[in-house]
Amino acid sequence: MGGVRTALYNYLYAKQKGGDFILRIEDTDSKRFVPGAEKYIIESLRWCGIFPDEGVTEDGKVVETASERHPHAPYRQSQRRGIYRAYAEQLVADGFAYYAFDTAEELDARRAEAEAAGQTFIYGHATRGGLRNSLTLSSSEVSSLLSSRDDWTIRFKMPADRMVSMDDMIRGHIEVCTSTLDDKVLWKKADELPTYHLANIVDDHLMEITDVIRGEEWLPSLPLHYLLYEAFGWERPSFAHLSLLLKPVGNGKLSKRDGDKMGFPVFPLLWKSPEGEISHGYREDGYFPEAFVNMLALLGWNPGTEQEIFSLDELVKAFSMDKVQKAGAKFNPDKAKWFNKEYLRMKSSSELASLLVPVLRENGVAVAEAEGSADCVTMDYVEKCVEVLKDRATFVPDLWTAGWFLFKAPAEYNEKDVAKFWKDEIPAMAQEALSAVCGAGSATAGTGECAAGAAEAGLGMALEEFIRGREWPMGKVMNTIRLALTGAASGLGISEILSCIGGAEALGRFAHAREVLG
RNA sequence: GGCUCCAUGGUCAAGCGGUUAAGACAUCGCCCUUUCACGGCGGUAACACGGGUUCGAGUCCCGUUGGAGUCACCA
Repeated sequence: MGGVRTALYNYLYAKQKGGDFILRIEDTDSKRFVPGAEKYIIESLRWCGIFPDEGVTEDGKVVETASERHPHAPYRQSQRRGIYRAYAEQLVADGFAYYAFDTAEELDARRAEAEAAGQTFIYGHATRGGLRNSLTLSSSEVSSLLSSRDDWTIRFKMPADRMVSMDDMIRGHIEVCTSTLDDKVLWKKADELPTYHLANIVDDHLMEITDVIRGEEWLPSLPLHYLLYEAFGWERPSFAHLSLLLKPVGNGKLSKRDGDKMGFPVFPLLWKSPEGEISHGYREDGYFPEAFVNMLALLGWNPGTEQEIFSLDELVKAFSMDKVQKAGAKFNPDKAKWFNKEYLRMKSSSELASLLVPVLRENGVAVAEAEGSADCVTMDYVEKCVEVLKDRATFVPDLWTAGWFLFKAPAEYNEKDVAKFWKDEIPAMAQEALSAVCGAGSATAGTGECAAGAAEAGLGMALEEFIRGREWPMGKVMNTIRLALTGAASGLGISEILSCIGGAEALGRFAHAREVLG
């Protein structure tokens, strides 16, 4: 979710300024490679309606070579590995970086040592003089180590005591002193790849990036990035650091576990990790992409007006960086559901009907596009049903839950629900009506026709009794009829049910009776 | 712990020196409805604390507290 939000803000900002939104894959850590992750990212963006102008793929195909639309290809850093070393070495030559030969084990030992002493080990101006690097070793030693070993790195030589003055589009002016910063690894010989810091700056320069909008977790390394641009003598882009999404309850940032625990997705799409672990996705959980995007856009940004429902195009127009919140936003699953409900209600009945069809089929209801037959409902019928059901649903499958009996005759009814209306005893007629409907269901269950037929039978019986004996209060008649129709207490009223199943004539009689009897 | 960022109801948030401190979600009540919703009306609920500056501070400054991020040959 957080990643999608960051991408969304980038997209909105780029589109608003008439710029391009570029998708680059920063996969410089071979150890962390996750099969399927790149495809997942692209699919997620596509689902959200976010299409990169330039980047790693086009129409599902990987962009390997430069073209007019993709002038900076390739867009995977793993495919660009050849270009970074020269930049790192240029930094060494210019005195902004140096070769380091300390092994991972040696550094781990130093860290453990420092920790034992209650301190933190920093590979920086205070310690680099006592470590094995091109600053402490003779040049002959350095060149021999360079050729004999394959685990050296190139580190940035962080100034000892310099105030770095930075600007952030969201936070304004920020100042940090370099004295507490460390000498970050920029390039590693072991896999001939740069780290994020170098690759990011080099590629942003090469790809003519003008604006960088990223998560707050990058704020601590902004001084390094500033210094890197300065060392290269390049013009730097504008930066905006977004605050993070926080967990709904308790402290800390939103994590995968929170979703599992509290029953909401944290991933845009269902995600199956290589280990086989499955995480829920908004798409599979029934959210509309427009609702998801709308909800995300308003988590940490507001338009300054009372408008809450925005299409992607409207967001592009309304977005502004100075309305982005500085503080982290606690994610609220209830609000996410509310957005989806709003979007569901905005959809036309015909669109919802088509979306409901797969659910109907899953539940054994046959749907015919045009003409219905004895054991088939028509789209027209589905649409009519959706019309009365849509106010009761948050997700498409809720339509089925709220009105399944419009498609399938009930096989039984709930005694408790009946008892709610008949405290003493259930009159014979009511019981008869109920069994008639439920019994009818067992014979030819699964068709809309059947449900409609049974409903009218039940309605007829109840109506007859009502008119003849005048013994039942109106409300009880209504509720009994509804029970007869739905098999259990349902939200739908008689007239709503009849508007679907087409008991127009019966409804007419009922209305007439009501009039006659006052 | 060091460094950096942040701070208005339970949550998202408006406010950018003078307001009865909006609105939405959630919650509660009433109305509509002999059901469930939808809808309508209303309620509970906030400027973290302490100092300044100012005629006047939620708004500006400092401190305290609290929260967040980060301190890898990860991004």
